[in-house]
Amino acid sequence: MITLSEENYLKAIYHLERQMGGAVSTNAIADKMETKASSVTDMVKKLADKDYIIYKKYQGVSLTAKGNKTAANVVRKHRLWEVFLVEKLNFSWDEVHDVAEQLEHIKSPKLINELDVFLEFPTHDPHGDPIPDKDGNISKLDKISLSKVALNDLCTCVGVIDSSAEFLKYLDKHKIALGTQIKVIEKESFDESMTIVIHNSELNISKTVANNIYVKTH
Amino acid sequence: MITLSEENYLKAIYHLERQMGGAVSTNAIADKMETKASSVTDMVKKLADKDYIIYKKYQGVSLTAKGNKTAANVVRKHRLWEVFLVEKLNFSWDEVHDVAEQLEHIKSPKLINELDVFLEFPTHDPHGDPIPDKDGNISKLDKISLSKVALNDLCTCVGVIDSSAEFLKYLDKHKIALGTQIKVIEKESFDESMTIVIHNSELNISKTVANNIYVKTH
DNA sequence: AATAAAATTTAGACATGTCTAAATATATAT
DNA sequence: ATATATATTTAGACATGTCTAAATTTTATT
Repeated sequence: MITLSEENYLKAIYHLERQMGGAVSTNAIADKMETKASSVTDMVKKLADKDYIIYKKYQGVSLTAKGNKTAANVVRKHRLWEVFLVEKLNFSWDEVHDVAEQLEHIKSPKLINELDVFLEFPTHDPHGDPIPDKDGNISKLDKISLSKVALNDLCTCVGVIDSSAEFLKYLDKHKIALGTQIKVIEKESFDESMTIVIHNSELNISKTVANNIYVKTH
Repeated sequence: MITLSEENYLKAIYHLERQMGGAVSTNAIADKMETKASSVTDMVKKLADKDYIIYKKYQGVSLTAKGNKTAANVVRKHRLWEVFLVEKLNFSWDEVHDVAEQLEHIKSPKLINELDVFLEFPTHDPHGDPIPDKDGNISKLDKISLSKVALNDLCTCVGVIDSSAEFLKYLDKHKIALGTQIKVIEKESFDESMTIVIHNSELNISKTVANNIYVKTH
């Protein structure tokens, strides 16, 4: 039986592994978990004993297949609950995190399957983060609206929805074209505008603009 | 901040207090919680320190106003989640308990308010148990269908829905009349039939019969 | 390559919630 | 009213997950 604390550590390692790449350091985990490095060392030993991670002293950790699946499942639950909260219970997308953080630990395969059905199989959470499937796979290949891209994710412009002259002129003026790399560095809750980085310079774009740009995430 | 364990103890005491009446003994709590009496003593001291209960050595415990409200709120959450699981996620009424047992500990006033709205303010859970309101009050006074009465609850027949001659003849044959005391002692999951005690003898009645009898709980 | 700085681990402690076994208090029976 | 049985509490132990402070290893600097 996995504990709540173990699940939280696995989730943190999961996020760090795809954010960094390569082995995840003790300090990186301690930062993310807002705890002390010594506590991380203790927990990391337990997780290695249970075959969730590979741990070599002083060399950081990486998830095993089992660990990855377990972590992805926690993330899946977190994001499905976020969709539920926003779509059914009138939460705004910046209010959901703390509650989803609790709900993600509820253990019941039937619950999460049925929730998935009830929500009609959403692919992304309200922040634009993709929802892993039952096996922990996430669809990285579909094009999505720029407005659905998660904070700090890098993506590439692959199309537009509004193809009016005005809109394309706007894109041209700001040097956004097919193939342009875009990184989302800030999202405003009150008007859903976002700050992006293109060609190493920052640009603030409105919700409308973001809605009309298609991207692929990396 | 109240812990998960403290909430579970308060809930157990809450149920025992209305099941028995008067102070609740250490052993009764230990039985219900499936733990040892010594563990109960330890916890009971903590709950008394935090003003959730009144505890006198060797004399059992009783909930304070604060403890009652806190416990009733846990029960409220448990029962609202049960309604959600049955009505929205295709759970049957005998599958919901373990999951609701986890969901009842999620902390978010907004969540439970919105869930209440979403479910359109249900008054009873799928087992027929009443749902306490925000202040911990439960409506004991409404008439409900016998099929909604909780296991081991005592109630009084106050009316019928189907008033056909056949049905009334059936009731007459089994000596069920207005004012008859009925205790539900068993509920079958597969056909929703139930066993009741009337005039000190047992009787098994079908779902249809139970649906058509109105009762008041005590 | 030696040394300083940073990262990581170990050792020992603490809080929570649990347990067993022993001690003590209450209830029951004669 | 005294002995016996039952209920309850205490004392001491343990597991989990955390912490601080000290020791150790790795990395960076000169």
